[in-house]
Amino acid sequence: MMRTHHCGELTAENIGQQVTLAGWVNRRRQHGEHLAFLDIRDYTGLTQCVVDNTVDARSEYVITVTGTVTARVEGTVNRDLPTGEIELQDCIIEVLSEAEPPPFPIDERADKVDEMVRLKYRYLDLRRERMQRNLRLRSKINAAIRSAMANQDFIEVETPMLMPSTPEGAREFLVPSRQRPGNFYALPQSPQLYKQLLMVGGLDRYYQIARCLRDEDLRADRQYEFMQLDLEMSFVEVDDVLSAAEVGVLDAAEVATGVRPTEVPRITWHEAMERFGTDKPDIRFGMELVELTEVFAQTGFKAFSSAGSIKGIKVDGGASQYGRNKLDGLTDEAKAMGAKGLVWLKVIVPEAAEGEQGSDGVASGLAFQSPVAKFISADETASILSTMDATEGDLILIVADEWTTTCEVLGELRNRIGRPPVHEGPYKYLWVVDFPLFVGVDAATGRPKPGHHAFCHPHPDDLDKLESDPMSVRAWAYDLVLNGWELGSGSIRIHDPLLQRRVFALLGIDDEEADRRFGFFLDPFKFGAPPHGGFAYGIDRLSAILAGEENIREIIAFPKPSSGVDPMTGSPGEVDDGQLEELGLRVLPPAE
RNA sequence: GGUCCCGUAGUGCAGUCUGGAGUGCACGCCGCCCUGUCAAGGCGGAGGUCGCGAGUUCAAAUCUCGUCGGGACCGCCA
Repeated sequence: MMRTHHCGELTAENIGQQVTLAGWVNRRRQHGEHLAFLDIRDYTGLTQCVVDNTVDARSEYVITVTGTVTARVEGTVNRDLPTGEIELQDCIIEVLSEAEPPPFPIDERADKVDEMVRLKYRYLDLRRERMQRNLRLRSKINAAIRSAMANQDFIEVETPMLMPSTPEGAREFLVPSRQRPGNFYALPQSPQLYKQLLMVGGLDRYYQIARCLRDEDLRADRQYEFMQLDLEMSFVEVDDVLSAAEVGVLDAAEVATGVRPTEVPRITWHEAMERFGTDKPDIRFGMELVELTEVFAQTGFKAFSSAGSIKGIKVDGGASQYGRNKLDGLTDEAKAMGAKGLVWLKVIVPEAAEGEQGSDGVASGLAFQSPVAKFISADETASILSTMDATEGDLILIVADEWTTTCEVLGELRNRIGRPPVHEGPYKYLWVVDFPLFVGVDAATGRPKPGHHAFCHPHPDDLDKLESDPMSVRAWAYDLVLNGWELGSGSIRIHDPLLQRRVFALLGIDDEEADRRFGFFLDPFKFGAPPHGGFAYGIDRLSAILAGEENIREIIAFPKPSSGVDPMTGSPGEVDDGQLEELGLRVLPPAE
């Protein structure tokens, strides 16, 4: 070994020992011809070395230091440093690698450096405490999850990265075949198909920390390639899958934060939409959607009288924080999201509403200040105030539209107004269950679109409505949500070919087409498929939140910026004509 | 494809609204001084295609248009 200790572990207990440390020169403080302090750094921390100033070791030089652990003289102890009671004296420095000055400081100041510069020199960025902490935390999370799965008798199985193209869902990365020019593999969006076949294969319980690839636009919580904990189980019902998946997530959370979440509440998709206006509610804060449709059952206000669903949210004390400009901005946002409009009401004491239209005569003594206050009756005003539990100074936002729009618009407004950054605690996990089997209608075919995927098992209680009222059919599908981020999703799968055929029929896929597109996947189910279901959750997202980061790039060693172009390697790049020829490919000129 | 924001020395910024010589700050870098610092301190120095290109103007980092790069979000992500 080139070293006897790490740079962050020497304490007063080591005084008198001769030690050798290896690492990078973190900083050098020169005090004269024959005295300099030199901090040596590795992933564990810093140790101060007292050296002769003639030593030529500058920032980021890689060195070993052999010296004697010595108590610092009175008054020079550094309480901010774990190793601050000691220093190395009589040092012998060996320079292993010289270093040019780094383009940015290797410390927390680099947090403010342009991310493209950090990514171009990622190997320097990784030397920083923040990145070391994040990647080591992620490693612990991976280990905790693996252990949790193994302890539940799941077996880890690797599945192919080269698989057939299945154009449904996310856009795929394609890989040209050299041996069969003009033919392509696809990189897996997920191991979905294979893991179900593992169940047919009798593996019973499978898991994998799987790399998934999707050629879709990048975001703070999305990379082209990302890692999922993927699992699948045979002979199970929904609760079995949720319980099994939960163990890994909660173990990971405990390892990362020291606190094990006590429980993960479950709510239905419908309740999530009703109360939070989204299928991934952030339940760290209130401001829930309040049902107001009945309040306006007899209303003369035209904007409300024809609406299928009227709901509101209350911003406590928001009346003074939201001036006309901000309210106009919210209204524009609501319209951009598909609402016909947004009604805002400021709860006031009427006397304060000088020159403004108020609706008064309410027993509470409160009224609304609003452009539409004159359209809201005294009864309605009183009813809104009591239903929403509003007091003076509150701001009420109301959307009246079809149910989905009302919920989604208010859900988005709720998030924009009240939602803390995702990485700020507390951590609130949530299962959302009973998703609808179909979501919306395909504009081209007029057929319903699968909410999860075409192999998702309908809720058995709704099977009789499958053909008569497909849009009301619930699915045995579920999502796990953490602080408003979708961590993962899963479902119980269809294992009965006849039921699969019924679902395909609704999607407009006949037997011939099903065989052509999914034959390799469906044929195995003719040979005895066990009932099975599974789940997958994003390890990048989980790690980011548990690390207190709001961008998954911070917990990935070599991520790509949202352009998809890696500033460090320059990829993607052009390839030789010879490589293209071998693959039977020709590049078209750029489209206009 | 869309909306909004950003681009000035190796790094982080000010200057842009209200046009007047690359004007400045901090860190870093180089040199010198310095024996107890720990983001050491002092003195000196080097370092610039103000992203790029047009336009307006006597004059553009500053105004206009275009373009490139980056970020957040929408679309998209079964």
